[in-house]
Amino acid sequence: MKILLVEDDRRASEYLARGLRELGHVVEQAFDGETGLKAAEAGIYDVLVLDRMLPKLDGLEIVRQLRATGSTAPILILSALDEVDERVQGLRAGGDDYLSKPYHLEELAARLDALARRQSEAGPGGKLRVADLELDSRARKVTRAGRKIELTAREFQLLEFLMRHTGQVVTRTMILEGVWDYHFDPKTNVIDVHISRLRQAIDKGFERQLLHTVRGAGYTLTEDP
Amino acid sequence: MKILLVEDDRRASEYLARGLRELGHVVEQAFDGETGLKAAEAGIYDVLVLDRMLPKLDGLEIVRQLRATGSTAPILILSALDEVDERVQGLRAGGDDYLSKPYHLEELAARLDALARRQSEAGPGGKLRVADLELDSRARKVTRAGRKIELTAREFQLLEFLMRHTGQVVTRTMILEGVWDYHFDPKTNVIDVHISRLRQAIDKGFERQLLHTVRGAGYTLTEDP
DNA sequence: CCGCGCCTTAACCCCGCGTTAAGAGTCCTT
DNA sequence: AAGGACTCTTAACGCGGGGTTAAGGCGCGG
Repeated sequence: MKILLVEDDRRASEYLARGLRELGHVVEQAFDGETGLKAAEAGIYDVLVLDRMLPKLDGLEIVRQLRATGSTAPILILSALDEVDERVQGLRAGGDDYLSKPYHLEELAARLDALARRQSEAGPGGKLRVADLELDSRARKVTRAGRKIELTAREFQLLEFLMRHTGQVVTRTMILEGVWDYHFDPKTNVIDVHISRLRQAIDKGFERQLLHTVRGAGYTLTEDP
Repeated sequence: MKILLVEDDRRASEYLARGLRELGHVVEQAFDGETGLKAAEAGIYDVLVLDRMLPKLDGLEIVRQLRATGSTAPILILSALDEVDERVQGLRAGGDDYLSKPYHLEELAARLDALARRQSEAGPGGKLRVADLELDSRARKVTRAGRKIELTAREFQLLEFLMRHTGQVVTRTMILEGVWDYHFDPKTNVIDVHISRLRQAIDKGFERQLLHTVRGAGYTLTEDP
């Protein structure tokens, strides 16, 4: 899952980012409201995490401006304040959830999952499925036709990304941004190599191939040939 | 999961019941405190959802009476009030969780899951089990295949945390928060060392290893290889 | 038939993890 | 109050695996 984290406290931001990355997410950070808003407007994130109080542009103000432009991205607001008014304000401004410090990473992660799930088609517990291929993000397990499949961290991220875009064509650029968080062309064949490995892991030995190449465009994960 | 919902507001009750049923739960409804208490006393529910303010018998009063009879059923209290005092009162009365309106069905469902899980995993007497490994949190005892295992305080905490998340991947950050109560990165390998010790204590000499490393993420405690 | 794009294999290198040992802190005992 | 034992933490080092890059071959399309 791709997450934008807008938090001015460097320490807190790094800490959160690390924790979320360990959970397999791709995290981008912004340290003030302005850059945060700009980044958010790109609309490439599955969910936004905003600190309530930010320099330059307040968290709530970001929410309002985003909502004004028609964005429907799920937003979770973090705050040091646990007052009723605060919570109400956060939700009124257009936030989808509100979490007050101190919180546990586990709770934050669970809520983010819930928010993202509301929009996408992931099942409870963060399970994704395409044909007989299943991915459980909490347990970090993948099975096909019931048989367990071992994947490395990268392979897992890549597969998750593809499964989140089932049926769509996923371009190399999208993969670079969504999985590697690269915003430039590495001029190597990293993606090809990992796609190859992933194919061997999930498609080898199965009648029906799920991972297809779309020449000149990218790849697609789908059960129809 | 079988749920008892005690809520006098007909509209709200129907709405919640429907939502929970869609999520695959079995929901029974009561519309006042008395019938609610009677139903709860049957002890056939996995979890109870009580409105704070009810005609005839208040939500908190139901909790007290249930607890007085020795019931340990997980209870979640709903309330329109989000004051600290309210929350404290609810928990003091014996509620396990407290959720204030307005809330999202998703959040409610997630918390119910969490409550039920806590109950089943920490079964009566606070015993946890994974394969032939048993942990008794009340007695602070651990055994594997019947043989007693001596653990230090930290090791015990760590194992308990892992066992409460059986089957899931537990990240380093989660461990730091859940076991050390650190909300920052200590930049040392404390966790590695304790995991190592714990391994020697619970896995050494046994055919089937329970504590596995998940590269780049953390650890997982599970009986399947 | 040629060229470009994609796939695969293999090698390298870095980083993450495990282990061991030593030092620091704490609690208990005498 | 002081010594001792035990636990927790830090630090150093070695190992292994995974991620990346590069090179060569294959196939599709023009």
